[in-house]
Amino acid sequence: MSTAGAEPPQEGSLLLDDQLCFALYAASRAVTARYRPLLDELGLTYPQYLVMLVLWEQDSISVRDLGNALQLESSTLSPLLKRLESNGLLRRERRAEDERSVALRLTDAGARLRERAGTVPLAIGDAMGLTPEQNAVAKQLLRLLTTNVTR
Amino acid sequence: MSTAGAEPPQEGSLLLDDQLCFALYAASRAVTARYRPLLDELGLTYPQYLVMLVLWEQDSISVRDLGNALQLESSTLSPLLKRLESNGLLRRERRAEDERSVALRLTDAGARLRERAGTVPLAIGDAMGLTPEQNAVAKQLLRLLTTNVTR
DNA sequence: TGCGACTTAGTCGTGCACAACTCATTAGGG
DNA sequence: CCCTAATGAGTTGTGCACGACTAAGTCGCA
Repeated sequence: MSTAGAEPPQEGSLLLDDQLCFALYAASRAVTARYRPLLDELGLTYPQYLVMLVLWEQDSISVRDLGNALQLESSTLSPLLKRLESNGLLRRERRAEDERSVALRLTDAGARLRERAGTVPLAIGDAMGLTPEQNAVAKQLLRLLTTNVTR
Repeated sequence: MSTAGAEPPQEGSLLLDDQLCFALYAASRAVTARYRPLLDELGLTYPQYLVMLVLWEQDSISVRDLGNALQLESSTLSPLLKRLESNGLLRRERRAEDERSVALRLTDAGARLRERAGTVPLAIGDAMGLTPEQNAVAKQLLRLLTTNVTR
């Protein structure tokens, strides 16, 4: 048996389980799946939740700045924002000072949703089951990875 | 300024940048984007590449076992496998011993593609720019996270 | 001051991802 | 043996994600 389990992972391996990329991809989907039942109660999908996080932090942001914050294209955001608008959580209005730009503003319902969302981060943090140190290391490594890879 | 930059991240915060989940989501998309030009040359998408990794490792696998390996539903895999089949990389054939099960077998073209894919993991590993130790820690934390969250 | 380059949102087409469901097949208990 | 439950693959509908493109608006400079 030339490929016994005790061998160290190879840098250039084609084995699925040696690949950080797969661990990353699987973890991302698993976390999103864990969010799903919680966000269903708020009537949000996971990307919609991320948009609301940004808006709760900084209301009246442009589509462009939102895209920069989330690293998403306008072709992803435009339909998503339309759905949030038709669900009554935000309004989109062209800026008077630059008609190219669209300002996103929370409605009252959108602002109120923040209260109900308050328990979500703790519930997810709990489900992740990492120590604060592990959490910090993971976040730091993922950010390093992201900046390296988008360089 | 009550929320200056020097404060530690809060466990239950609703700030986007405090959330491990967003770092994970952004990193996953960034890595996939980094793969894209390399995989374009092979005529594969990223999920298709993952399927090929599994098949190169273990030919004649069932859709069910492939789904277990990648943690994907048949509703995701069925159309994806159809595309790989119509691109001539694999064949799908019902198993004689259990007509419910479909065996996936590489074609010659599918097997040959492995040679051309050989450089991909090293190129990505290089782009990720993590030390072997950081890579190992990241992989370990992501797996822990995945098992915790899917528990 | 006019016009070409750039910016900003948006549309369209393709391909995941997943819930809910269907349909064929198999297994297992009476 | 039957017949009911379970299993395996697939279909359908919704919502991302992104490349390629479009259209409207702004800017800068000849």
